[in-house]
Amino acid sequence: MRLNEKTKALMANKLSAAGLRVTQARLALAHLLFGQGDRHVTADALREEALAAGLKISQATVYNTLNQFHAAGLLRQVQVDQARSYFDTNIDTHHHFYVEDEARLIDIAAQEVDVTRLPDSPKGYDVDRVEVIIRLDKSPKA
Amino acid sequence: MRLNEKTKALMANKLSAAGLRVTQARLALAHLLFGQGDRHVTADALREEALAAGLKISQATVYNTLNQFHAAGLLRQVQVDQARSYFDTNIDTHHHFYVEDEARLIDIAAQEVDVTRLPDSPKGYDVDRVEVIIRLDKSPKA
DNA sequence: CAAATGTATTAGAATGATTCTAAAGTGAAT
DNA sequence: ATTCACTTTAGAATCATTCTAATACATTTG
Ligand SMILES: [Mn+2]
Ligand SMILES: [Mn+2]
Ligand SMILES: [Zn+2]
Ligand SMILES: [Zn+2]
Repeated sequence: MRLNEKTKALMANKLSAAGLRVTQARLALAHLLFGQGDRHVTADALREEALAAGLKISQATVYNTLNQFHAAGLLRQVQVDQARSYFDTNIDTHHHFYVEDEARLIDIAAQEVDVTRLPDSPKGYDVDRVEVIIRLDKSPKA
Repeated sequence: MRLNEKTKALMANKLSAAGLRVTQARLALAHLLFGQGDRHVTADALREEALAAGLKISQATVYNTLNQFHAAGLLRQVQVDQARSYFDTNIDTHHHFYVEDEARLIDIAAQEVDVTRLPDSPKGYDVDRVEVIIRLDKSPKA
């Protein structure tokens, strides 16, 4: 069993476990998304990666798949930029730096941030998630 | 001097202080934006408010004005929803609850949240702003 | 105050990300 | 192999936002 096949098996498993049918498009995109370390991708960036890898996948499928993976809990959606959505392969609780100039997200492990006090939620609402976003500027030249 | 005129004078002052020319459209929108307490508005919501108030203001002007006010530091832009931008009339440091189901932002005063530890910024970058967003769900029925 | 000048405003077109449609393809079950 | 539900797709549609280039307005100048 080649390495590639091994990864495919892992991905197939991941999809099944998430209640998603194992299809070629999903396998291929899962491979791109989850085969490397944690990543933050836009739909378009993933599309280009897929094309560069010689995959024949439509834009609609990229969007469908990202949305399905998100709905299935395999991806988290991060909203920091007015223009695009980012999909985050790291679904554990964590936070982000966002470099506006470069439209780039950087993970911050949960234990790197201490939020030691939060207000009570309004009556009738529960906390779904606490996000800390640290927006970064380039340092001025010395 | 009527109350309306008094507010207008204040708004004119605010615009001038921000280096913006005092024009009818800007005065009218500033009046809607800053005449009441702190608010979070979308471009479209402001447009509708303007129309309901009998103002004759184009969509382009609403967008132009919001962007100019933002650039001038009179508004803060809040990015919590994939679909739309929110403009926040509260430019002091503060945080937000976001009720996804209702697409509604609620202010959290800075002193209601304690962020007691943050990671160092990557080399070459400085912190522009730390945002805490608490996403809320409706509580399940008892 | 009237003309001149630089901004502002506007209708409508353009853009770009995302979603939708409805037709053809594929996976799983029989 | 046949069926049936689900998936993929090209292209159209949608929607927020931006752009264009023409007209209106605010401010300065004479
Ligand atoms: Mn939830
Ligand atoms: Mn800055
Ligand atoms: Zn992340
Ligand atoms: Zn606010």
